[in-house]
Amino acid sequence: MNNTRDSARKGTMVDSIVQSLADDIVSGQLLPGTKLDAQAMAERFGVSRTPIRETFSHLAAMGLVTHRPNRGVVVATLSSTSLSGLYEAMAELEAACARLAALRMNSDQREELQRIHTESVHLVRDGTAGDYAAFNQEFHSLIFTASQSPHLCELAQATRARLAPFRRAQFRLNNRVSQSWEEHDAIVKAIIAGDAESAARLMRLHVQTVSAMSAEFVAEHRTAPGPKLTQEKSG
Amino acid sequence: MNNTRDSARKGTMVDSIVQSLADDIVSGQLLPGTKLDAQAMAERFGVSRTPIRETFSHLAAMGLVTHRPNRGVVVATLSSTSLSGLYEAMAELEAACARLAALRMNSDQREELQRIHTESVHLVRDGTAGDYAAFNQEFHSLIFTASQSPHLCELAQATRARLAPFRRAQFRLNNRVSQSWEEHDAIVKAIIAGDAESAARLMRLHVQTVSAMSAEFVAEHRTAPGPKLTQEKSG
DNA sequence: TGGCTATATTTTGTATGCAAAGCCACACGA
DNA sequence: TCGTGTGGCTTTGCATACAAAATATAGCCA
Repeated sequence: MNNTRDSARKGTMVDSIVQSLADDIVSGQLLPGTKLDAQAMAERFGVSRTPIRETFSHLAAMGLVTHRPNRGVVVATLSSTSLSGLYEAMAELEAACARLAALRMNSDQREELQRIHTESVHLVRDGTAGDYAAFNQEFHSLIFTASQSPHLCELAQATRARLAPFRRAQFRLNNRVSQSWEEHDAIVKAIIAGDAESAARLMRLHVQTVSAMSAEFVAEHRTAPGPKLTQEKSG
Repeated sequence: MNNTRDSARKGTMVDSIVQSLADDIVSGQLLPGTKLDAQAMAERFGVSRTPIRETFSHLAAMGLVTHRPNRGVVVATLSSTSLSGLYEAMAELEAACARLAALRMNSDQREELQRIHTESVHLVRDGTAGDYAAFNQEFHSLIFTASQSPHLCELAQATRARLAPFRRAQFRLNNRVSQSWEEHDAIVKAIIAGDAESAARLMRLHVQTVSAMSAEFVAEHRTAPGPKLTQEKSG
């Protein structure tokens, strides 16, 4: 039972609930289309509806939930066009990060990048899809940070969070893991070589590929309902 | 007096107040560092503190205000490093938009872009700094839209809003207007020619120039206080 | 039997009240 | 005269209460 979790934290209670619910959405505990009941959440976290409403505002601002006036809040459901649009933005953001990373990383950082990438080889054969997904997250985050552009990094992370519910099982598809590793390899080579434009181009292609995979997965498994179908209480 | 403005709108009251305050901040009515008093705002808009608090959450999520637990809300004050970081993100976003615009605009749209750019010549000589600033906004927004990437467009607009309070008077500087027009000209040429990479590079340089101008202006006029100086009620 | 309307119930949005945390001023001591 | 501690005052954060909107349900009429 994770009712109140670390409720006695420093922040304003709302912040901790935001964290908690955002985690639930990003991690897939709460599926897109699920309606969030303010009353129930209030009981779950042991607070009144007021801070819960504030929490919903925060989540809506992040794009993780959709707020319809007088009609409650649901975990964001993206149409396939919205999804591809979001991936496109992601591709551009990541490409920009990769470009800046290629220009700005110092030799220590380049070595570190090369190292964790090389070490990830064994995950391709021995690890589970989940293991590789976790590494993948780390890899991309490292490049965000390496761009040394905090705001760009922030935008990339935020966009990634919005996409998370829809890319859950991408690495279960085909031999996506080894293909992903090859793409990473090309990106790392470009960054190490300081070839900014190639790094950007390769990263853009990489994310576009992920986008296509994700769309394929969604199409096959019908994870995301259509634009008008609200799918209440899908759990 | 714009007390309640169009308070009887469709949305949930909170939305209209958010709009109103966001406008005040973006337009410079409320200066960075100004403390926003919940009680006073409640009276100004004729509502209780609850929706005002929700409004503050929205604004904080947009980055327009800073919320410190138990210490209230102030209009966001950016250090010069934060400011340049934000401009850097802006440059990358706008470059990405320009790149996509060069790839995707149809002939009608290209003609339209060329047309409004050409027409803006007379503003360089005859118009005021404010006139050109308004046109400039339109020009950039047009390219955002032309990217045909709604989310990228959204990110760009949001970032632009955050920067707005700090770029107020950039066109009063030197002969910035004519210089800006020349930069626009190069960008338009690249987009019309379908040269995506040049469009991106030129746009990035253009925004970087604006960033430098803005930093210079801030340094000269001390518009933005330092990181720790809170500057309460500067009006 | 099927569709429409009216009512009841749930749920959302806003107001008000109370407790706690922060800020300020004044007093006391060095 | 200056630094520090304490008390009051202001403001924030959360809870509870009430009003309005939406949804579900049941009844009515065709």
